[in-house]
Amino acid sequence: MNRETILMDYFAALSDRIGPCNWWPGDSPFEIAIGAILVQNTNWSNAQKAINNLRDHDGLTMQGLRKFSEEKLQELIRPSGFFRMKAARLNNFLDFLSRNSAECITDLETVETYELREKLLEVKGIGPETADSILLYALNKPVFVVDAYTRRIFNRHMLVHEEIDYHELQEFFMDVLSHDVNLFNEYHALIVMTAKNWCKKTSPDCEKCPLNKFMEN
DNA sequence: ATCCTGTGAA
DNA sequence: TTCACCGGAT
Repeated sequence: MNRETILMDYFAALSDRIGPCNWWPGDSPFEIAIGAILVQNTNWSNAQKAINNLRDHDGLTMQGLRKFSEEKLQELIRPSGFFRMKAARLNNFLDFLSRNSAECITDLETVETYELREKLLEVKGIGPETADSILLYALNKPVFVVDAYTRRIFNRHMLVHEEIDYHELQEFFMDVLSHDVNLFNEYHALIVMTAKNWCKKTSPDCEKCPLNKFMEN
């Protein structure tokens, strides 16, 4: 069986059981981008608290976010952890938008995808996963987002090796799947759900996992 | 390889 | 009290 068939069978199994995820949980492209930075190495509920604090202070627009002092910004995003680093990263991202004369983040949609990806990666605090999350979920670019969850699930199914790097893992999907924004959006969301609910780091619940039927022995 | 940090579950 | 959390920089 070829890789495309395998990956689409996995997608179907997840989709049948879990259904539409309607990601990313955010009301605007800008909020989604901010969320992508705040959620780095943190659970979503903590990131959500930081986003709620920003919203309560009209901080979910470019203009609103800019007006906070560094200290105020740190205070508001504190629940997301790494608050000093993340405050600086948010400001780096705002500077990036200004440098590229974007009044609004959606102005970037016209930029060619991989040119934009390279530019995002130049921002201190935006790595491959954050860049790709912004591209896919805020700007509707057909880029497959991979993460530690993706590596864990597909390594446990012995489809990739444990030390596979970000780029290689991304190509594992993008080389064979059609570059469809809706497919990429939903597939990553389903992977995250699966890792949180069943394919947990410790004591995974393989019996109830939607992917159980693909496991050997 | 190590640091950055808060929060909730186990 | 430990562990895990939709990483990234040094």
